[in-house]
Amino acid sequence: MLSSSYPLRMAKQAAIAKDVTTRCWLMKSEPSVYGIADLARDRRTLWEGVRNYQARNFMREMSVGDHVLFYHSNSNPTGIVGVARVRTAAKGDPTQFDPRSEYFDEAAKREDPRWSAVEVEFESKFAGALTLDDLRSERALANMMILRKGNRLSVTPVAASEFAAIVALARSVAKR
DNA sequence: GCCAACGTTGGC
DNA sequence: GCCAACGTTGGC
Repeated sequence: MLSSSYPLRMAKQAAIAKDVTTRCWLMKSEPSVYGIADLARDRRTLWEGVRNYQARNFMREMSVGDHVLFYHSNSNPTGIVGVARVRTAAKGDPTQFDPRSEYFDEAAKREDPRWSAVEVEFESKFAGALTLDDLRSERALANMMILRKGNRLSVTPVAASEFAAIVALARSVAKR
């Protein structure tokens, strides 16, 4: 009977469609400013303060449910330290309108915010950091943007296969 | 703290 | 639109 199978079919199609659009990203933060421990405590946070157009544009491409690799930069050790998930699509970053914020942008307009931010949600913390050396030792990760010379972008896309390889690597490194 | 590798700004 | 000067990022 069409009426009974229809909702099920639609639900399946929606699930498939969602899978196809779920993407993976890597986001950098200095743990002295905001680290994985802070996110584990807060459970969710607004990823504010991004002031680079390329990084901003990547955030604008994000969808709810996208996977995020949390990366600690300028720290000891540096590396991927856990996984988060995108909780909201990009919205105006409120700090651009706050004169007391270090991220204040005089030129930003309320009706057309220049800077965006997504909310991310804590998912898991790795037993240890996956360092750049760890990542470089994996052939499957050879094309990661984070491993390219001179890369400074704080938000970069990650291939689904790379994300899977990193989660697997985190498990094996936890045992070493 | 050093410095390479960026991105942005602004004079022209 | 070029490009020098300057500021920032981030590994080491």
